[in-house]
Amino acid sequence: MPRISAQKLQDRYDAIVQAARTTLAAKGFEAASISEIARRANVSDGLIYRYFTDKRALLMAVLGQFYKHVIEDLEEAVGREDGFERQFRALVATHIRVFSSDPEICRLFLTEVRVANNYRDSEIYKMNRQYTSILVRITQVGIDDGIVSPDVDPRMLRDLLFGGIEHFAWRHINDAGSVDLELGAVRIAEMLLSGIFGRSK
Amino acid sequence: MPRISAQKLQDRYDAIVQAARTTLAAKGFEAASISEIARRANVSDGLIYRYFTDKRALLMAVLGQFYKHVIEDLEEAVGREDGFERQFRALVATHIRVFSSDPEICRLFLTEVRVANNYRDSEIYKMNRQYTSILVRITQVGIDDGIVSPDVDPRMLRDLLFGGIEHFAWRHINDAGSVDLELGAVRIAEMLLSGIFGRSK
Amino acid sequence: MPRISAQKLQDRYDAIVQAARTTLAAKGFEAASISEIARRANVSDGLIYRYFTDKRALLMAVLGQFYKHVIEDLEEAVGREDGFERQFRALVATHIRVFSSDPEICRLFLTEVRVANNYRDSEIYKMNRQYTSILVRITQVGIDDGIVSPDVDPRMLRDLLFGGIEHFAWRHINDAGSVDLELGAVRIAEMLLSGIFGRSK
Amino acid sequence: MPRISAQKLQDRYDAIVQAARTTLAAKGFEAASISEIARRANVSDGLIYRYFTDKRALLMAVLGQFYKHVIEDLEEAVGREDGFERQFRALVATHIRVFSSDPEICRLFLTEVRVANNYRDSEIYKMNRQYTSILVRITQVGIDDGIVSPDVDPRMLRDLLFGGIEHFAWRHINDAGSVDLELGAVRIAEMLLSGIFGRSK
DNA sequence: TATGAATGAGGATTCATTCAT
DNA sequence: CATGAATGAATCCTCATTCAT
Repeated sequence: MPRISAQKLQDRYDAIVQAARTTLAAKGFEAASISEIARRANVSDGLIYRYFTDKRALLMAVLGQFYKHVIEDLEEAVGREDGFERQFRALVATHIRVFSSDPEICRLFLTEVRVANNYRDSEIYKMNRQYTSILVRITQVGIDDGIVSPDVDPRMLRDLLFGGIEHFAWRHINDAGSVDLELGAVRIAEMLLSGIFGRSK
Repeated sequence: MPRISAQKLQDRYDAIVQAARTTLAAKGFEAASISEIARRANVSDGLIYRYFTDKRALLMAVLGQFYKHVIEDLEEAVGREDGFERQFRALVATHIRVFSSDPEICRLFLTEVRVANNYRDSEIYKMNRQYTSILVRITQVGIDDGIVSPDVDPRMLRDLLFGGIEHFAWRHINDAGSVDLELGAVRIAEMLLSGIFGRSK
Repeated sequence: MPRISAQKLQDRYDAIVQAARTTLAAKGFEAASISEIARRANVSDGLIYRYFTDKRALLMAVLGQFYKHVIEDLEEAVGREDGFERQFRALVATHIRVFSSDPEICRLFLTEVRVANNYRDSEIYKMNRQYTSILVRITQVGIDDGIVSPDVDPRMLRDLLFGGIEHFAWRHINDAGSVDLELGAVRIAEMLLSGIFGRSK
Repeated sequence: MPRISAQKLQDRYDAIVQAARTTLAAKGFEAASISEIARRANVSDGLIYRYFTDKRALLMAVLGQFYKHVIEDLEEAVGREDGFERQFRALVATHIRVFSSDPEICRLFLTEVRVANNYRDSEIYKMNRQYTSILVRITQVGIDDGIVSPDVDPRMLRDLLFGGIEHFAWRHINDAGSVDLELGAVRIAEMLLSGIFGRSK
């Protein structure tokens, strides 16, 4: 039986993850130091290692928490809609919002994790798959329902959509708001739905 | 008056950039050391600082040289074709080839440069714009010629294409060849040209 | 009044010493951690500090227990024999056995204790003296009985014997059995009894 | 071609080894810090790693330098004498002097090196063998000349002598001079030459 | 009495960069 | 011009020990 309450334990954990999130987002993985994270969490350096084996484990916890939330959000946003097109548009809009509101966390994923050699074996990989598979799923239903062209490869669509939004959102982040997210969502959806040649009438 | 000839100066410069490229590609920015680069270039550590202000400048030079080549290649590949669709397909295929044949250099750009705060002010940013603007240009011509739907936003198409290929190629790199590049190029082009709903006939 | 019985107290103490012995023997003083010892003793880290002032005291307790046993063994082995030569041979054989069967504990003594500045004031020093004085005692009796040469300095003999066996046994430990202990005991005894020039007849 | 003279290079090297020797002798391997050694050598921490790969390599250099000297000294002392007995006595006296005048270095060897798992593969092992083999050599000659009893095992004699002197010298060190080294040398030699039963007449 | 959460000092090593030669 | 010797800051992690509960 632990000598401190489960509540306190959880609070500590949360404080550390929160401090790590802030610090990692601001400085990146290499530049962020354990000492700074500890200071921000009002905790000693050593205590961090009672909650996490590693600096890297801390990064993973931050990303895991993030993905947990966004997976829920995306599932919910898509679940609220009916029919492929409405679901697809909802997904595009939601993902753009996610990416744009937490660009630093997304950056951590892209630059520190996705790129690691053992990424494919990581928990984060699974969560990323889970997240992106929502699109694959609704697309497959769309194909089965005859709404989506049978020529569409769902995984290719996934690459185009998430990769495309990444680039688009990055522009938004760097231009500091000069790009309209709502409008961007509509246009990206339109672009992918209708194609370069425009929609058949 | 210079003590060594301009030729020798240029050769040194090239040797350093070449050594840096090899080393950075193999180890990444952090892990690559100036000493190793110097050794590979048959030059002393100190001399590198006569040619480049710091390690980061070396990275930029490597990427600049890389972009110089791929811009030429892409211009040429697109210039060889007539009409939007043929040019577009050529662009997709060429870009996928570039990304896949030099994944480590692309990774350096993605993880170390694009993400930096001062990226927008850098020379590399301009070269990246130059590279991607080729697509914007042919798309605009396509719109003017009535081939491309007027609803298409060329910059959005740019994001979707380059972001999408990045994600797609990344899968290829990590899966070590399980994805067919040639086929991928055709499919991505098809997907973007016709859209999710399929092409109008 | 104590809250737990004296018996329980003793059991705890023994469990901790036993756990410490195992752990210290396996890892050495520096590398052995209090946490591991506590875990092995089924006791909390903190409790160890109720029984021992610090890590070093734990080491001393382990060695003290060890010496208590080997002193008894050596006394008994020597006590079983009559006459200097038989007693001497018994002592040599027994000591070699002790050293060889618990090399890790002996190593702890040699590397961590004997070498410490305050060794001469320690309890372990006294026990070591007690242990080695058995030889001094029988030698003195041998001199008094006219069996041992009056030129022999018992303390010098003690150094030669225990120091010599230490080196010999160390070879045995490192060579992992390539040296025959029984035979070694006979030879060392012979060597010391007869000297380099050989025994007078 | 180095930019600093070979002399300066050598001086630096010597200064570092000397500082390491002093520091390691005073504090032992674990407790001695690179920073302290660097400070004592008037050198930056980092420079030490241009001369030595490792903290351990530094220890080895210190011991190597020590052994180099004492091997020479012992060879010379023994070489000055004729006949087994005189050589043997010279060896005992010289070794006692070595051990007693540099007890801390000897301690480093005994506690930090001899005990390491890879000791048998180390340079120091070879030097130790070289040092102790001097005794084995003269003993073998003594046997061949019929002066030393053919029952004597030179390696066993080596263990008894060096192990014995180690214990004896240790007493001397701790008793701070209460033991007479010269007299000790004579007695140890006598003890080993004549044996416990005394010399044959 | 017993726990185990919390502390925080401590240290080897790397490497970009400088500057005396 | 060129060298490479020298710097020294910067950091993750461990673990003996304490003390609130």
